[in-house]
Amino acid sequence: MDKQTITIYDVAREAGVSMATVSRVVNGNPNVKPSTRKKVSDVIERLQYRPNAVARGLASKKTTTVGVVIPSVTNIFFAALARGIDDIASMYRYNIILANSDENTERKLKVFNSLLASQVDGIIIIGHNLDQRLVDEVKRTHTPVVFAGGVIEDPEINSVVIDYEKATQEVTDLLLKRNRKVGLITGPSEYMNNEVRLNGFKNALAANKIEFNENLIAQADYTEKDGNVILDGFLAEGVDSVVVSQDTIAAAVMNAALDRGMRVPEEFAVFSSNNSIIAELVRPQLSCIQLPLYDIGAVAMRLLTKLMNQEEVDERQVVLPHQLIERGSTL
Amino acid sequence: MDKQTITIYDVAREAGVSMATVSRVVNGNPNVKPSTRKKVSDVIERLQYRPNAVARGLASKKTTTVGVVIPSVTNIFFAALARGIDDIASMYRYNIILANSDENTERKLKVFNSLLASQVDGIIIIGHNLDQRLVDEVKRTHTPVVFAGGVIEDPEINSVVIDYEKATQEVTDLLLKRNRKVGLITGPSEYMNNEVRLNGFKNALAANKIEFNENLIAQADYTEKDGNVILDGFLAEGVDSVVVSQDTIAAAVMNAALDRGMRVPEEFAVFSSNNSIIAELVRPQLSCIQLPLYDIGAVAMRLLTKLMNQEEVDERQVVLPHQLIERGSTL
DNA sequence: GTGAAAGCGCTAACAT
DNA sequence: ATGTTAGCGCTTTCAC
Repeated sequence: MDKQTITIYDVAREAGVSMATVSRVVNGNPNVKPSTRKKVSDVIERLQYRPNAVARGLASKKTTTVGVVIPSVTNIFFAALARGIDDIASMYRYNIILANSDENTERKLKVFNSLLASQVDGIIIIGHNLDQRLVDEVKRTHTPVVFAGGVIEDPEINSVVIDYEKATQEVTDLLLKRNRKVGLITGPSEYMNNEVRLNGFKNALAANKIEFNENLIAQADYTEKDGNVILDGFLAEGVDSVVVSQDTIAAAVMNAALDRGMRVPEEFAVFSSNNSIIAELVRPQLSCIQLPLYDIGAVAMRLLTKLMNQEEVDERQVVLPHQLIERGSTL
Repeated sequence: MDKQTITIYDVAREAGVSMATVSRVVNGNPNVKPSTRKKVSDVIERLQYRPNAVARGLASKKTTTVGVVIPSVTNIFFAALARGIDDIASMYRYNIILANSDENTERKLKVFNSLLASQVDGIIIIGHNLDQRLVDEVKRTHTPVVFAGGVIEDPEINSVVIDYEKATQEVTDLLLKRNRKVGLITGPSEYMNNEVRLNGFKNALAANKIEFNENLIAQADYTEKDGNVILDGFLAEGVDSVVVSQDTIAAAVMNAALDRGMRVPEEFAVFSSNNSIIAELVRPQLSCIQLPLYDIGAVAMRLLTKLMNQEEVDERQVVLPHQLIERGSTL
């Protein structure tokens, strides 16, 4: 009637050995006579014994599980990171608990603490930035944590990030050098690292001796209709090219321009950021900042494994390089 | 020196009560005098006590965690499903372990078993179909399992799915009724429910008394270059409209047609399947089968909660309705 | 090479 | 309303 679970004790009894021996076999401990090992393995197979990971975790104080805090699984940007994490994790035989945080500080704290309660061996926090309250929690725990994806200044936080500021600056500068009047479109406030991009934008303007003005920037949601409104604002300001922080938004704005008969890139150029599949599917294709998303996840996970094993780590704050890919929307 | 973990025993001692009382407070058991509750809560706060979920799981044989097997987090289709699952799960206070399975049977089995070893209270398997070997495993375990997303005939498997066959048939029929010569493009073999769609396609042809022929179908990967090759094959066969199983592929083929100067939809029409953001960002926009992805996930999770609580369940096999959305690529 | 036994931190009867 | 106690299934000394 009941879900008759088979324990290590059942295996021991059936095989005529002690549970310690079964444990050794299960854990690949070499101190077991081959014949005994064989005998035990056979019983395990026959009884379909599956070690209880929870009991194991309690006894050994290790769960071989790492927690990943992700703002949103449906965001391609974060999902690509998660993929890198996942690959390296399974390479090192760690399980992954992916926890959606909704890019909401309160929920992030909740999720982070729930991960700690689960006794994960390590945690990776994916995001564009790390709120101070989360930083405090991270510093307080003894569980290794790596921040992956965005911007972080705190030298005590292990991180693998991209230099968005520099990337935005480079792109803006490139457009300015072509005598374009450049505007910046940032994303939804909570989902993006808007300030950092804004700094890069301002730096480029300053370097090119162009005065900054609030009308040169706009903020967009994911909805298509924003495209037109933003475009109107920019055209009124004489802007003829934009640097955009997300492919979906870039496509929406470009479409707005195309839909009203403007020529892209001649009359209006667009430089985007994520280089997702969308950038290649729209016409003209979008020029993009190419971010090594998968790599960020992979490197972050590798760093975490070292921290969990108390290995020597030389670089606790890694900045991965980005590239610029030009396509039809600016060429 | 050591990561000095605070246990329920420490709290009990500090508060001058037994661990049972602390446990009651932590679990919201009403049988505690308000003053005691307050006293204990204060100590918990002061000591920053965090209940060990692993120990709890071992003692109670419940982990309030459900495992989700997902073929790929980077696939928008599956990610949307995961979102629905996640929302309902957190509503019912379940934690989620998201495990990437790579749409590879061997790995799926491994992941499924590792989830069982983790003592999850229930499992949701996301996918387009369920391999027989996995079906066998599912039937063997006593842990509730729900299959979400694709096609499943086995009446013993709890599932929440969409009727792709019917959807494909409807779309094909719609195009045929407009005197189109229709082709079908399926996706990468392992990632898609190709056979089912093919059946729907054939049904529509039969219903319209059109003879089926192998040249009317093609299979595509995600790469853009496929678009041209596939298009060539279809044009040679006189096909002037296609039903496609994924937005990315649909966009690639449509672009191939546009790039060679054909008019869409006049000379070549495209009907796609996922209604992702891509469908709205390309020009012309893609007509799509609208799948209630989020809902599938949500309903699957709700069903699982009922199964986990041994509640009465009337419908163990749910088929959610789809809709057709026509846009510029066919209108 | 193998076994015995003491926990890991908690829940859940059962007492009181 | 609160305390006592026996596990949950496993790992891990420590003996032998």
